[in-house]
Amino acid sequence: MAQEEKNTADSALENTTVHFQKEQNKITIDDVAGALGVSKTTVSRAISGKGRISEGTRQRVLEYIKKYHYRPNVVAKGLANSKTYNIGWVIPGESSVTDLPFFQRCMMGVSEIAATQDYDILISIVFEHDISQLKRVVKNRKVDGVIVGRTLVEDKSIDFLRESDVPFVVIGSSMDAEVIQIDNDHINACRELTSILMMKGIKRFALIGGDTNHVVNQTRRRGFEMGLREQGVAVDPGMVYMDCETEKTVEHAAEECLERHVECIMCTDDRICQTVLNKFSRKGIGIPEQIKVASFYNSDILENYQPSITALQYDPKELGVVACKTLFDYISGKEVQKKVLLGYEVVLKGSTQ
Amino acid sequence: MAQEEKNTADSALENTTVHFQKEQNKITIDDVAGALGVSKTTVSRAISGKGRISEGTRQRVLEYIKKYHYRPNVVAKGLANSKTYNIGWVIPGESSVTDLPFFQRCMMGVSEIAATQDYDILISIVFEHDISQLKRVVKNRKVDGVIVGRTLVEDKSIDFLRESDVPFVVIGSSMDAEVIQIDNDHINACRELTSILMMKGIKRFALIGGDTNHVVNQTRRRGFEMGLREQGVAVDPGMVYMDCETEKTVEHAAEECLERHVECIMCTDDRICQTVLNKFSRKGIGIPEQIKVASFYNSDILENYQPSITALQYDPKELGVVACKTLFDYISGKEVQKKVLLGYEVVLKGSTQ
DNA sequence: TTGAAAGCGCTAACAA
DNA sequence: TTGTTAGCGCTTTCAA
Repeated sequence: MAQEEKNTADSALENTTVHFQKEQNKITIDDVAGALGVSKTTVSRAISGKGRISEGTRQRVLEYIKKYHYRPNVVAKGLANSKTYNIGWVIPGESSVTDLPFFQRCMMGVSEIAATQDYDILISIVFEHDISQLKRVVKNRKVDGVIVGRTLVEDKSIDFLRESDVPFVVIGSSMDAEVIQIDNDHINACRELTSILMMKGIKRFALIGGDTNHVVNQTRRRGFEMGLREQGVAVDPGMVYMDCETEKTVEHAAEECLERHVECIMCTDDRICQTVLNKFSRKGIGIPEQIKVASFYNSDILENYQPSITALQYDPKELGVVACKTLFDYISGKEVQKKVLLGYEVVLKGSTQ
Repeated sequence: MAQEEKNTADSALENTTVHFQKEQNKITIDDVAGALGVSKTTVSRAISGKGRISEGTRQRVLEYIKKYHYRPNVVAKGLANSKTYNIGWVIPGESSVTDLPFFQRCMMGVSEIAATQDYDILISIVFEHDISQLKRVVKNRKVDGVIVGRTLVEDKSIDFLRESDVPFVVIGSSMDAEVIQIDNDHINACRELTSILMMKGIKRFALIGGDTNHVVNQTRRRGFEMGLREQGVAVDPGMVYMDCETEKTVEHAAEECLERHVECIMCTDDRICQTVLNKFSRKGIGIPEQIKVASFYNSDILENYQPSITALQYDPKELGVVACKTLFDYISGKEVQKKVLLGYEVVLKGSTQ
């Protein structure tokens, strides 16, 4: 059923080839200086605004530049003042994680802020046990700073970055107190949601959680347990299913919850929640009548369910914005907070009614 | 329900600040040359392998380099030979599109190939009517070439790139015959799937399609219509719903299909298909008994449905791989094919049984 | 086989 | 206010 090529309307094109020849007519600062009969220092000053320069020549230079579309070569500029005008953006390569819109959204925020400083974003895709791309970028000095998109309990990226001399911030929380962290206030978010549901009369909770090597899953678990204790309920470790990374383990946990007459299942993220919901839907288990379900992370994966799902809502883009601003501040030598926590929203919906 | 900060176990960190001080002890080619009592030309030759050099000195240099962890400064190298060692990766910023795993997967492929040449990926996020990020990157000469992740019928990115002198390739098809294109063979894929279903006895088809400004949607439509004609059925324009960009329009189209006793709905992509499926599920319409559904694009959005969904399967990562290889070939002056079409797989499942 | 020197395109002391 | 000059760290021609 597969094929490589076939006759189509485009087949004409498929048989055509092209090749590229460089034709560089790029104009340099020397050209501008020469044409205007000034030194390149003057041109440089007119553009950067640094150093004194008469308004007259400044205008002359600026006009010429605009007319002949001169753009300084950023790489040369960078070489002269030891900057790359790039910041590194580190994202996980495991497809289960990459597919989540979260990182794209974060990146939008990063990119938006970076652009305001004429900075660009350089990608490094890392795996739990292979951070070679990140190493290359940093060792090649291609970036002035790095933003790490997620944190692990044992995080090779962070270990590596700490040893190198690039400034960096992480999105997420790190056990490592030396690291600058931007995160949502997961712990309070989870605590609050749990607490609220308890105040509505729900008593028997279970938690189905993902990979405990992800810091965020640990945090969410802690928040959940805080919520229980806050309402005077002791945590039953048997009701906490962590490291449910496959559909099977999640479904198995869901099954058990059912048997054990759990009233409400809290899911560490939307993926897990989706799996739980699908499982119940297939088994014909009614939500919220037979069992209630809530998620500690919302996304449009959960969008289309009936009933709609109670969940915590965050703003990934804002995370990127703050991370990037913080990084810039840090790079420029300003004092920055070691840990910034962003808000959240508790959205109560039908699934816990 | 939202908040900015609160007392948590981390509150200690939240009140701590840090600041960064540069400490550059980077070793340069001059240092290496000096230490070894040779010229930097020699060091350069030892590393690059270009030019003659005695095996002895070559080894000496290499050893020293390894011992003291010398890495050439890629930016300086780039300045000297007019390369940036970056390629631009252009993706749409509209969230409905960004959220799709497609671009992430493509990028994985691009990144994998780029790394083999010591190249990195620079991101440009563009919108249908705002390609300023792309312009900046190109005008700032931050990249040696560009890969565009999707094509529009009226594509500002392509228009801009054509006018500039950067080599570029697009993933997807372009009306513009001058553009180097890497795409899946959508037209044959759609033709084949339609054809196969017809051979199974299905007669009344409808197509629900997305934004016609996306080239791929046009292509899929053409493939669909080819399939019909191939089996001797005339295309009923009334059965083709294009530009269904919102849930509402999709659902409306689905409704109509029902009323008009369509036997099988073909969806241009997985999003649309999802909407159709949810609609029918809510209305209690049985698939495939009451109506059949198939999708021209598969992804895990469709993963969890009962029954499983007949769809076309592609390999986005491969698209990235081929695009990046092609770009490198093109940059280095090799002849490249103007249009490369990659394969597909027809996956028949329960939804069309 | 090796090195001196010019140059990639820009910035920034220091002078004038 | 403007220009001279010396880099930034590397490559590459040309000579030795």
